[in-house]
Amino acid sequence: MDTATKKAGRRPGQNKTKAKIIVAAEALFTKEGFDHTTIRSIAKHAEVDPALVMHYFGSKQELFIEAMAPSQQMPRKIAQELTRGDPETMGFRLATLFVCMLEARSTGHVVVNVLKAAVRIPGAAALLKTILVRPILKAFKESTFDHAELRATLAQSQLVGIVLTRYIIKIEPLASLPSNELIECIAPTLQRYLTGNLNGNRKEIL
Amino acid sequence: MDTATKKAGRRPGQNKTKAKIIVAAEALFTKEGFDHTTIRSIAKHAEVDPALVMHYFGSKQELFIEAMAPSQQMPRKIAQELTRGDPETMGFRLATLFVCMLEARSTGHVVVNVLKAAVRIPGAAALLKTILVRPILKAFKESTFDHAELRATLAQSQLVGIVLTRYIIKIEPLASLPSNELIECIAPTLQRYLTGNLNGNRKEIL
DNA sequence: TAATATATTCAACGACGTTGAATTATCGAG
DNA sequence: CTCGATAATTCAACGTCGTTGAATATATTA
Repeated sequence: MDTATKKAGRRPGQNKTKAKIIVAAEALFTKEGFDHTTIRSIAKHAEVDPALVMHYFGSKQELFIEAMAPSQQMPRKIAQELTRGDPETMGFRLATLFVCMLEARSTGHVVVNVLKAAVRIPGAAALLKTILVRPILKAFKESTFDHAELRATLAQSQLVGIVLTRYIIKIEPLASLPSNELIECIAPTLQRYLTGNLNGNRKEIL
Repeated sequence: MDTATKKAGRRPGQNKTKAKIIVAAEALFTKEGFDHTTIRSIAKHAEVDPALVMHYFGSKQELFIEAMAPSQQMPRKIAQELTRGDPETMGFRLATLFVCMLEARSTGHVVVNVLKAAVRIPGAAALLKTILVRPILKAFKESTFDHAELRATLAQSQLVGIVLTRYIIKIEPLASLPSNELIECIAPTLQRYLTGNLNGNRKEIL
């Protein structure tokens, strides 16, 4: 009685308007951030009623998550670039990829706004994990290092710290430091988190 | 004509009510954060009219900054503890102080909520600098290391990254890692930022 | 007392996210 | 084709928020 008994009623369309809403939402969220983007402005850009946005997405937060979801494709490249290559240069490569991603207008704004939202919206926090933690972790599962998850999250902590201080709060002189010098500064930290020994001076414990 | 010509009119009182508002604001902001704390709830706790809060503080953001301002006294201890002691153990001491500060209920909540607000409110970002960057920088000015500001902000970036991933977004396993192990993990990073050479493998350039 | 400055209150504005009912359009079943 | 069910879309409104401006009360000095 699943496919046999066909109910009457209008079938769900291809939802061209739903796509229009997502496009408008992605553009506005990326440019203005979560707070300064309003459901009403999204509706206006998509030429629909604000209530229609709610009908399709339930809430502003869910719309934000759906609109920023395409950014989940970014980590694929990161994971690929990380996997191939000498494990001893992994930190440098990760630092380079990450900084380049942030310097690029589009991807940079997405990461910044997802991070800004992550401090208040649990769904955005989950999205941030998907974008940043997963690729690092994925590149790890293949190699044989202990405490893979811990290493990945430690690297993550340094990376989000850079996003926060350099690209959001903009603390000098870190905010104006040339990209290549920044990479030089954080690469050894990432390298140690990824493949070094994690416990301070004492060797081989933990 | 400054002290001589006394103008008429009611003199500004000791503002017992203004103090009551600040007390209520500090309590609510610390417990509920910036977003979930409303001007109206602060006014209710202080038993005054919401408009009076605006009259004294101008805006919710300014009130937040004034209410969180006492936290500026925290860095003094940090700076003092950092200054005395072997520079070679500075990273470990900074990590220990910082983690302890965050594990303590009161101070931890303050730092977390100031950081949450800093991504949206410029004044809160400035307050965060005062709490975290200044003491490290101050402890530096006495010693003779190059690029003091850059070193301080690099350490800052790792510290706020820990706040974000461990205490706000709560990414595992970093969120559940015992304090002492966390300290062991980040201490070498801080140590290198503070007193090590900043450019990756190449020696003595930059 | 009269004038002036402060302390406090009241009512309202405009914007926001969200809701529920109403309307219109599209489909399958008889 | 007609009918009824379902989807698409709109409209008007609610409740809350930060904020404002006028109004009232109170204290102080000339």
